[in-house]
Amino acid sequence: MSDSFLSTVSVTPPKKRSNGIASREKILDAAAKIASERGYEGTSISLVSKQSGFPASSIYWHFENKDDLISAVIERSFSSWLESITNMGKEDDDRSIEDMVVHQAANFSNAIQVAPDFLRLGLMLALEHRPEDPTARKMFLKVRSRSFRGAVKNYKKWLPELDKRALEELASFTVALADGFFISQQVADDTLDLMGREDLHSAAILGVIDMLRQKAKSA
Amino acid sequence: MSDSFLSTVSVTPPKKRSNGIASREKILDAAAKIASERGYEGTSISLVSKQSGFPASSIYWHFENKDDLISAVIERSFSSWLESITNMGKEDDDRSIEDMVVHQAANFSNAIQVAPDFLRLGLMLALEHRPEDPTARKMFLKVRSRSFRGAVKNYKKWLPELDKRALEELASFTVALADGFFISQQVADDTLDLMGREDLHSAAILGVIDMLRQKAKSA
DNA sequence: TCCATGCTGGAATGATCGCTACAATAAAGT
DNA sequence: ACTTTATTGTAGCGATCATTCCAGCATGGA
Repeated sequence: MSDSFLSTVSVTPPKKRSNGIASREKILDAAAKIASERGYEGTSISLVSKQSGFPASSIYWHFENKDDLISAVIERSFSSWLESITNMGKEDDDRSIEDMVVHQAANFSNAIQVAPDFLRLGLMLALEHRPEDPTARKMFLKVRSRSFRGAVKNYKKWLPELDKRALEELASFTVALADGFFISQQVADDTLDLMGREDLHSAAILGVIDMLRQKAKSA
Repeated sequence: MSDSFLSTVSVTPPKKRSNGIASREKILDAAAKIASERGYEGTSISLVSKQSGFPASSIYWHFENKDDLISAVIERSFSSWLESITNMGKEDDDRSIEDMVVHQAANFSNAIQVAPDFLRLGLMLALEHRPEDPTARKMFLKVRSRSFRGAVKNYKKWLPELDKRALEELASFTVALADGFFISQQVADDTLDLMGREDLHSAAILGVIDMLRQKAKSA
């Protein structure tokens, strides 16, 4: 990086001794695995240390504290989640709403297969409400409500006849359904694994859309 | 058990010194509150002790260990849950399936209002999968799969034209939808609280039923 | 060569964890 | 009255918790 005169402002990223960034990733990998298995309290620094191979002090060099570490896990896993889910609304403007809903369902179940950690850990955090709310939980909720607003916007394009309230109901319903399908995959007890059942997924959403449309017409 | 020849099977309940049973209940109350706020690892004996007013030794007198305590919490909250949900399938044989589904949705949202701890704690446990599976989690899954089989049986009465596989899909879907609605109530972020929206709830289920029926007809 | 920087190693902090041992108390059965 | 049984209280066990301190590296720039 022997920086020529214009690199002082770190246009070139640090990249000093490449070791640091790599270990940060490894620590995040370990923390993601453990946190999504055992939840917030169950993720101890010593477990993360053992799993990642780095001593506790390294973890504290890269992250302020446990809360910060788990927030970083959420943040990173959200990126890969977002990556696999956001090729949803592109250049399919000529499709019917039915096709779009089916496509959306397939897309979601694919995202779950690729990056389950995000939703799993996020839902675990969301279900807790201890008096002092960890920032990791707040971060998940923020990210989640962003997805919600995205869904509202997307539905608006296809269903201009619905009012704001109805669109929000539909988007909330979509999110709830996704959560439910995810849980059915995660627990895997007697109840079948619904993930990948785009027919059920979209039949439900289309049923709700029909209902909202009729309500809108009769108003 | 020496006592009179017919009491050996504990027809007469213990009732010795009433204190014990009462404190057991108080301990369970405290544990239920804390566990549903903070999850399995977050429920420490000293917190339960502080909340209930009993010393740790009393807790360990009533329960074998932490795992046993939390299992007991699940067991007890499941009773009140079951109580409020099982008046579902009685003497409504002459109703249409639409009415039955709406009724079922209303019943569920009522059960949540009355006893949210059961599902909340249960889902938190279900989402974790630490290597050593606590018995509390196993208990929740057992209880849950019982509900699933109940739903299959109930649907069979109304939808004799569906085969076993389709009925199970429908029941799984119903459970998943209920989970999703519950979560939407618990997180209470931007997304609306769907609990109590029997119209959305039943529109979705009816949409799925329609789809399954058509599939059955065309087969 | 020397120094500054980025990062790791190991040991130690006090607090809290789940759990136990055991004496104290109070009522129940005799 | 005496013994038994059910429960509570006190104190403490070793283990693990989150976090910190600081000495050791290796490397890159000077």
